[in-house]
Amino acid sequence: MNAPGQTISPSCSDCPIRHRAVCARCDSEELEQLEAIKYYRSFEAGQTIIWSGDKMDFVGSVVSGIATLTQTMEDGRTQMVGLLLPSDFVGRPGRDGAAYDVVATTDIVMCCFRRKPFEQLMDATPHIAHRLLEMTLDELDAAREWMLVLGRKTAREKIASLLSIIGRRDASLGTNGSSGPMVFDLPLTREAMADYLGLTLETVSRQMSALKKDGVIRLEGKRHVTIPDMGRLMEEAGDDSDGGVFG
Amino acid sequence: MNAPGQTISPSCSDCPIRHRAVCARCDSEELEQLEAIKYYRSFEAGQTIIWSGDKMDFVGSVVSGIATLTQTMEDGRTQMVGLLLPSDFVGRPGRDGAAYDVVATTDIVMCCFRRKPFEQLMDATPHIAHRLLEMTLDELDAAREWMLVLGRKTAREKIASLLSIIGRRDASLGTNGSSGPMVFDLPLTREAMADYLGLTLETVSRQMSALKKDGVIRLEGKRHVTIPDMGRLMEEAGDDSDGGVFG
DNA sequence: CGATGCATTGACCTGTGTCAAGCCCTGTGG
DNA sequence: CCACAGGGCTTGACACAGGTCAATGCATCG
Repeated sequence: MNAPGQTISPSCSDCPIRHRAVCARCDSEELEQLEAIKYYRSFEAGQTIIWSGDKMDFVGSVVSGIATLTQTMEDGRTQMVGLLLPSDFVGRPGRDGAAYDVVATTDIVMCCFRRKPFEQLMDATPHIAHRLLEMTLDELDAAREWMLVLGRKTAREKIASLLSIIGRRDASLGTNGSSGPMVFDLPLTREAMADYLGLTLETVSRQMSALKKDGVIRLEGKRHVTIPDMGRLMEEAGDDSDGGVFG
Repeated sequence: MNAPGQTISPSCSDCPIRHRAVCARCDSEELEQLEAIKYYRSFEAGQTIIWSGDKMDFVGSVVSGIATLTQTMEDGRTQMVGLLLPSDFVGRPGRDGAAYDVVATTDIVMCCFRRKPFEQLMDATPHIAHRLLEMTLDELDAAREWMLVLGRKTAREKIASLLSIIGRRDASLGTNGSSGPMVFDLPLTREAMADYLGLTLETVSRQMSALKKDGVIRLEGKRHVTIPDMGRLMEEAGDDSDGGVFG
């Protein structure tokens, strides 16, 4: 617990997640109201942002960086239940207690709102509630897609699924030219991947090696991944290889 | 509960799911508007209500009966991603295509709304949107809880988890006196249980037998279950045995 | 330099899947 | 009334994917 501290608030209009976050649909007047109650907080990689069961007195959006949502059983088994990327929303209006641990995987900046004022604002401005509904429905779809991965896919397919999801996200953020091989850095350790996939880190490591040996992926160092053929990867993931848009 | 088809509309005020469904928060005027666009449909056990990928021109609520939400891979592996009980909502405003198969497990009655009028109504009446957000957040929590079950629990724990969920639901519908052993009928075949739990039906069967042998449950016939000690069952499920309310 | 944290690899074990036989109902038709 | 077929379920024998335990490699950091 050292210095996760306030940062100066840049204006919402310059915000990198302006049109993807909860505030996406707000008009300029609504934005002012939000701006009045917002504040930034940053956390270092590895810090726990919220402890499951703790009182949640704020909600907010990830501005930059990555965090994970995890559940832990008494004996220590843990399952990641969500991956929070820039623009994703954290917290649940209408509930005090946090249901999951939220942990910063990289250094992270969050745009926070105290919960009560935010809830009032939500009641007053349908644009916020509407956008939140939309985002929640998307997350529900993602969670259900993940249920198929967890329940029915083999270890190799699970790894391929994770890589293709991360790859697609990076593509949608325009990091890559849309043609040619896809290249990105894994934002997760082997252990975090295992927690996401319901595997052990040894199995993750073995399957990464296997995919590499079979030419499905290339690895430089432990984290830097190249995917020469996205279609091939999606076959390995057991998905329809024809890259349907989504949902 | 026989012929699939339209049924006479009873008034919303007599509706058994009046204060749990999307319409829960509507005032009488809003209810009238909903009433104007609603219609009932019934389906027989085993019928597919919606095919994944099909155009969805309606949304609606389960009034009575049980349905499942499932995803299927090309090679036939299937995973249940949701269990729809009375008052649960089906369909996603703002999207044409269904993302999952919806199958009636028992005979079922649904209260349907054509999608477009419903969406308009949703924009006009915040009570509906608000309630839908609340329900979607609950479903998201349930999906995430299920991710832990799928990813990290053993077969025995999975079975115990499923039984305890079904048991708790039945209790919340007041079927049981809140004390004494809990008794209910399984609404699912062994195969459906397997699809829910990410197991094979053989493993489900074996673990049911094991739980029975160990006195955790009692079985009369294949479906009628008695749970003499709920705390014991929850230990078997790997959950905190102190029956905390919920999330 | 050793220490520390992540990752890889190997050897072995076990829980769950697979394949196959057979049981118990219920319903149907001779 | 019996025979029989079919669906749901149970049980057994065996195989294998993935877990467990343990050793080692490879950076980075003080």
